[in-house]
Amino acid sequence: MSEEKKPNNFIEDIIEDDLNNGLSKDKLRFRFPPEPNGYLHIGHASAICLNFGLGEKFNKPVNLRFDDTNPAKEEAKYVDAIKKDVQWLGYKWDNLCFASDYFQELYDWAIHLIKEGKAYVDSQSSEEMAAQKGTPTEPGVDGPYRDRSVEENLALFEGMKNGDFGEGEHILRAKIDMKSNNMLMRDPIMYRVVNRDHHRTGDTWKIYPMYDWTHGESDYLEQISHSFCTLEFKPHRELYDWFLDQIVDTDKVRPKQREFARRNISHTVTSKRKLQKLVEQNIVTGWDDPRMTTISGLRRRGYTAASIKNFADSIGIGKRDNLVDMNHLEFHLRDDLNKIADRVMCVLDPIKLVITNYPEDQVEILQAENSQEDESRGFRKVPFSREIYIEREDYREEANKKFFRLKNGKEVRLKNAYIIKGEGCIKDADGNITEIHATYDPDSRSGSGSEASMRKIKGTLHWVSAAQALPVEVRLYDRLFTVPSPDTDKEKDFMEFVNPDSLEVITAMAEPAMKNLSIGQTVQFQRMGYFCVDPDTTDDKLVFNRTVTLRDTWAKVDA
RNA sequence: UGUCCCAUGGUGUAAUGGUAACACUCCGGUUUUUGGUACCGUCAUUCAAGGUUCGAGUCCUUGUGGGACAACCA
Repeated sequence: MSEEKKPNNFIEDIIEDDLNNGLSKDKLRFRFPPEPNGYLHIGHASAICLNFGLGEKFNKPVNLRFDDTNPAKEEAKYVDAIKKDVQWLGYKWDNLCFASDYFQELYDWAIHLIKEGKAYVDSQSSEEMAAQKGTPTEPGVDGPYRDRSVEENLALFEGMKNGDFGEGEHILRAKIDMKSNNMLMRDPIMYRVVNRDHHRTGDTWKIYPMYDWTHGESDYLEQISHSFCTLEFKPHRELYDWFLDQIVDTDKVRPKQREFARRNISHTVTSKRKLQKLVEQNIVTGWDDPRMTTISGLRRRGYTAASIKNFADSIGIGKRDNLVDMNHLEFHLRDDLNKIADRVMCVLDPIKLVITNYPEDQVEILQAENSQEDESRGFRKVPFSREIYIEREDYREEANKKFFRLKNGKEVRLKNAYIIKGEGCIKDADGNITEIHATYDPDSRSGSGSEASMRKIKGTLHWVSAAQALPVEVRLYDRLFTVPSPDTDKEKDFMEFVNPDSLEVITAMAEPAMKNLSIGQTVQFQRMGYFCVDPDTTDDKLVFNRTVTLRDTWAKVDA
C-alpha cells in the first residue's frame, strides 16, 4: 500500500508555516463561530468541515462559539438547531462557547482603551457619523466628540452601561484614523445601546459589543491559534489586529485571522437572508423543506452527513470566486447512498399489465435481493400475480431497437420474476393506453436455475403486484431555481428565478414489504432513484421524499 | 476616480522555479436480471504582453477581466 499524501490547501500551508516558524503544535486550536440568528446551510457546512477537519487533521481541539452580540436578531432556538446540525455532521466540539460569556471582560478592556485615550463616546446621530466617515475613495473627517476627556468618556460609557440613555444617543468608538484607506479603521463602533433582552444574559446588559470588537478578543480569550473566515472579512483583518494589539499578552497565543472563499453552489442561494425570504413567502414549507439547502433541509431530503463531508472535502478550499455545480454534491450523495441503501421496487407512474396466460387466482411469493452486489444484505419476499403495475413509460406499442423496454412482440424481464412478451394493449376513447397485455414464459422464473431463466434479455423492468400494492405518497423535488446563479443577476431579483415546478406530489405503488420502513430510512427504488421516508408519514400513509434520481443515460438517448 | 484580493479544461481543486495532475460533468466503450453500480477511454500548452532564468502556471512589470470595502449586522 502506497501512502498517497493528499496535497495541502493554502490554509494548511499557513498552519504548517506557522509550525515551522516556531508555533508549538500543542498551541493549535480552531473554532467555528456562527451567529445564532438562523439555520445553517450548505455554505456553513463547508466552513464546519474546514475548521473541524483541521481539528481532525492536526488532532487539536475545535470550539463551537456562538457569536451572540446582537439580541435583536438572535434566539435560543437557533443555538439548539446549530448544535444539532454540527453534531449530525459528525463533529464534536471541545468547548461550547458564547461571545456573551465575555461581555464583562470585553467591557473591562473597553474601559482600558478609554483610559488609554484609544476609545471615546460619540454623541452624534448615525447620519452625522456616516457623513464624516467619507467613502472608499474619499477620506473621512474627525467628528466633534473625538477629543472628549477621558473622564467624560468614562462617565458617559458608564451611563450607557447603566441604561441612562436610549438607543442611538451615544456609542463608543475606537479612536484610530478617520483618513485610513480602510473604511473599517475610521473610528469603528465598539459598543451600542440595545434595549432588548438577550437570550442568555437577559436584561443584565444595556450595551452590546460589535462584531469587530468581539471576535478577535473572543479568539484570544479562547486561545484560538487560527481564526478562519470568509473573504468578505479580509478588510476586517487590520482592525482585528489593531484590537488585539491593545490587549494582547506576549506570553499567550496571538490568534491569526485568515480568509477563504465562500462556496457557491449552483441552482441555489446560500445566504440566510435569502433562504429566509423563501420561507416567509411560502415558496417552501419551512427551513427544513427538503428543497432547501439548509443542513436541516438536506437532512430531511435524505442527504447523508458523509456525502456532505465528502463533497466539502473534494471541492477543497481556495480564494477565488466560484460556482460549484450541484452535480458535484449529487455525485457524492449517490456515491454514499449506493453503498448503504437497500433496493426495492416502487412504480411511480403505474399502469396495469395483465399476464394473460398466468392463472387467475394464483399468487407466488418470490425472493428479491436487497443488494445486487452484496448478498449478505439479505433477501425479501415479493408477491407476484396475474395483474401487476409497471411504469407507464416502460411500454410502447412500437419502438426502435434502442428502446430496451416492453413493446409488442418483444420480451423483457420482470426483475426477480419472469420474462414476459408484449402482446398488445387496451385504449380508452381518447386513445390513451389503459391496460397492457402480455404473456409470460413459465420456465423463466428468476433464480430457478432453468435454462429459460438464464436467457440474455436486454431489458429489465421493476413492477409491483396490483392486489398487494401499497399506495404511498411520493414527493418529487427539482432544483429550487431555474438558473445556475440566481443571485448574481444585475437587474433581476433572485426570487424571479424560483422554479415553479420544484415539487410534484404523486401517489405511487410500492411493494408491500416497504410498510416496515421507518422515518428517515433511505432505499433505492430500482431504476428510479433514492427515496427516504419523510416525518410527515402517518400510520395510514407512507410519505417519501425523492432524495436524488439515479444517473439516467436513457433519458439522454431518448431526448 | 482610492485601498485590497483573485485569475489553470465546461465545473471545482493540484502542481511549493524542472514532464500541467485529480475529481465531477460531457462524449464514447466493456460488464450488468437496475439504461444503476463497477471498469476503460477522449476532452487545457495555465487571461494578455513584456521581463528575470538553462528552464516560468509558479518570480517581476504593465495591462485586461472579476470581486471586496461607506449597517448603532455578523
